[in-house]
Order: sequence, then C-alpha cells, then structure tokens
Amino acid sequence: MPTRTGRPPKISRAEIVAAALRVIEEDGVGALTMRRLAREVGSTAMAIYHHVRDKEELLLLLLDDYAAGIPRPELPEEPRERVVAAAMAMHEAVSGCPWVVDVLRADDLMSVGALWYPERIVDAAVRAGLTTEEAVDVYRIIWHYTMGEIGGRAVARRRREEERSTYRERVFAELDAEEFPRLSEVAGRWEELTARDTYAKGVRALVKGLLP
Amino acid sequence: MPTRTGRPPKISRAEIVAAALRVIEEDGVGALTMRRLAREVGSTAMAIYHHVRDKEELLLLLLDDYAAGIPRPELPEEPRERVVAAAMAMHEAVSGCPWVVDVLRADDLMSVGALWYPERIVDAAVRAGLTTEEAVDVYRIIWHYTMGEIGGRAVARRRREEERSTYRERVFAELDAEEFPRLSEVAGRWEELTARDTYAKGVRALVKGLLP
DNA sequence: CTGAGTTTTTATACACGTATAGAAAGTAGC
DNA sequence: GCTACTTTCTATACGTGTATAAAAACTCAG
Repeated sequence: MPTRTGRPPKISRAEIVAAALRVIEEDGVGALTMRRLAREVGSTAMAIYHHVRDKEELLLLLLDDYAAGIPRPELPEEPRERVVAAAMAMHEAVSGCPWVVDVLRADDLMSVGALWYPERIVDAAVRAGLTTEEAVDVYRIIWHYTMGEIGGRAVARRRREEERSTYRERVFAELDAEEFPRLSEVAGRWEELTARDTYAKGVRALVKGLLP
Repeated sequence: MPTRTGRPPKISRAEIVAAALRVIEEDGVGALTMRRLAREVGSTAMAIYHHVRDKEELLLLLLDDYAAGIPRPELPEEPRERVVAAAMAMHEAVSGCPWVVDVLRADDLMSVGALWYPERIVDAAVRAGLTTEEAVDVYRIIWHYTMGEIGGRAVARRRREEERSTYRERVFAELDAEEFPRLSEVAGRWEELTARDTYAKGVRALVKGLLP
C-alpha cells in the first residue's frame, strides 16, 4: 500500500538541488544561502531541512549531480600512466566546483556519482602489482594531495575576490635574510613561482614513488 | 617624540592572544568566539577588531605563537632524508593545532614563526641538485600534500566530535558491486584501512619521485 | 464525523563573524 | 580653558546556518 500519510510535501529534494544549481550559475556559490534557496523554491529556509540534512549535504548533492555529468576520459592501459590520467581527471572534475572541497576533505570517497575515479585508481594500482591494501593507500595519498592542491587554490581565489590580501606579504616583509637565505632569495619571485600549476608534477612523483 | 595621541588602549594584541590560548586550552577551539574572547579580556567583541584584522589573523597569531615554541629537530645530512625529516617535522607541528588548516590552506608559507620548515626543505632540495625553481616546486607539492592530509583528519575529527556521521556509509550502501568491484571488495574494511597513518609513505614517495 | 497519528511547513530564536556609526578619552596648539 | 585631531572602544545591526516548537495538512480507525 503506497499511500503516503501526513502532510503532502510542497517541495522536493530534486527541486531544491535544481534551484541551488540555478542560483550558483546565476550569482555564484557565494549567493547560495539557505534563505535565498528557500525564496527560490517558494518556501522557508527551515522547510529545506526536511529534505536535506544540512548545507554540507546539499553541496554534496550538487557535486553528485555535477560529477555524474562529466564525461569519463579514455584511460591508457599502462598501469602507471593509468593512475596518473585518472588522478588528473579527478583533479579536473573537482576543480570544476572547488567550493565542495570544504565538504569533501574528510570524505575520501567523494560522492556516489564520483566513485568512478577511486575505482579506476585502485584498480590500476592493483594491476601494477600492489596488494589491495597498498592500492588503497595509493589512492588516499593521491586524494590528500589533490584536496590540498585544490583547497589551496580555492582559498586563494576566495581571498582575491574579497580583496583580502594574503598574509604572505607580511611574512616576506619581516623576513630575515640571514636566517632564511633560500626564502629571501625567492621572495620577490614567490608570486610568480607559485602561480604555476604543479599538480601533474606531484602526481607523477607520487606514482613514481609508490608503484613498483 | 614617542608621545602617543588618542584614547589610550585598554587591551593589547598580546593580551588577546594570551586569552585566546587560554580559552582554547580550557574549552577547546570550538569555544573560541569573538564574544567569548572579549568577555575574557574584559572588553567588547568589536574592540578586538582594532588589534586584529579578523578571526583568521587571530588564528594565525596563535599558530605563530605555537610554532615558535616547538623545538626544531636535528636533521640528517643526506638531502633526501633531510627533506623527509623536515616535512615530517612540519606535519607534526601543524598537527598540533589542526584548526589552523582552514586559515593556512592558501598561505603556502605558514606564519612568520614557522618559516624554519620551508627554508630547510627548499635548502635541502637545492643541495640535492635541483634549481631554486624546482626546489620551490618541491616544497609546494609537499605543502599541498601536507595540508590535504591534515585537513582531512581535522574535518573527520570535527565530525566525530559533533557525532555527525560521514556520508561514507551512504556511499557504501548504494555501492554497485558490478560497477565498482575494487571498492566493494574493500567496503567492509574501509574504516580500518583508512585509519592508518600514511603521511610518511606519501612524503617518501614524493621525495623519491621529485629528487634526482 | 471525530480523534489520533504522521509528515511537512512555518515562526521564532540563538550564536556566530563582522560592518557601521558614533561616543569616549587622550594629546597638541591656541 | 577651549577647540581640533587622533585613537580606541561601545552600541547597534545585518546576514548567516540551524535548533526548537508549534501549526497545518493529510490518512486512517472507529
């Protein structure tokens, strides 16, 4: 008997997610507040909490939706290259919505719609000759590195948008050249040096160091 | 003429930092709010903002204070081992106050009191035969990895304290064994597998992969 | 038709970080 | 003493995520 009892719902999870995506697309993730979202679906902020546990879960649902829509790249057969390619695809996917990093950090498995990436990485690592345990380690290490990389860029971007300077300037200003010769050597070029994308380099190093 | 004009200050930066450390020690970092801190120094929340730009800066000051008090370990001479040891020391230092990770993420140089770590790492990398640019890359890659690792653990711990479950369970519940054979193979052991500390393993891999 | 039970929605409220405006308390020149 | 100027502190307010309590809208048993 599929007869539902209780007050009939006015809004649904799917509706909420759709509205959230709309808001983000229109006004950026900064505009996505529970009250705004409520207005968008024609309800109140607290009503949303009956369909979604909290804002974190909402963001995770968005990631899910987003990740499911990304085309999976063709991966090379050679195990090491396969891991690298999968990691870079994952990196690119998460880079698409860097605001989820805060939510993701702890969840080393991402969302349901994004399990493709860990599956490929673990699988390729096993094919390279590792035990399952070792392969999981490899995945998690890559995962941590990836989160750190994207998280750093996300925060930096946020600061730039709010024109709130980094504390970096202050660090370099107080820098003692005697005590820190290497750092003062690069002090002037730091901005330029750290602007480069070194993710691929890092992943390759990890693969080289972790796979037989 | 060192005569100071204007209304004489009732509170000082040092006092604020000291009070903040006290609060954290007594009731944890979760209890450190601007209002609580104001009560602690006998002032109002907004008064604090005359001595500290925002809460981020306050946390950074705390890190500075904390990092300055940590003894620097003796490092091995061999460049590769030196990088590993310095990275692990840095990891341990930041692990001591994981709540700063949110602030740190973007600032790849940490605070003034913690410059010792990047200096050693860059220096050791140069000694290993890399150019300065390459050495900076190495440092930043290690930095990202470190932030990702600690950030993950910090968020996980926070969730545990709030008894808010991870979304992980849900992920494994919906897992399709056909589509994700590797992951479902380890599904039951995931908690156990991911509890292990793999930081050293990752750093060693990076060093092996990045240094000649 | 009535009352109990269930689910969803609404109203209200709290603590948070912090923006803004202005008051308070000092010094310097007259 | 008086007025300008400067620095610090206070009061008030906003928007945020979300806890709590109650109201509303439905089904079903009698």
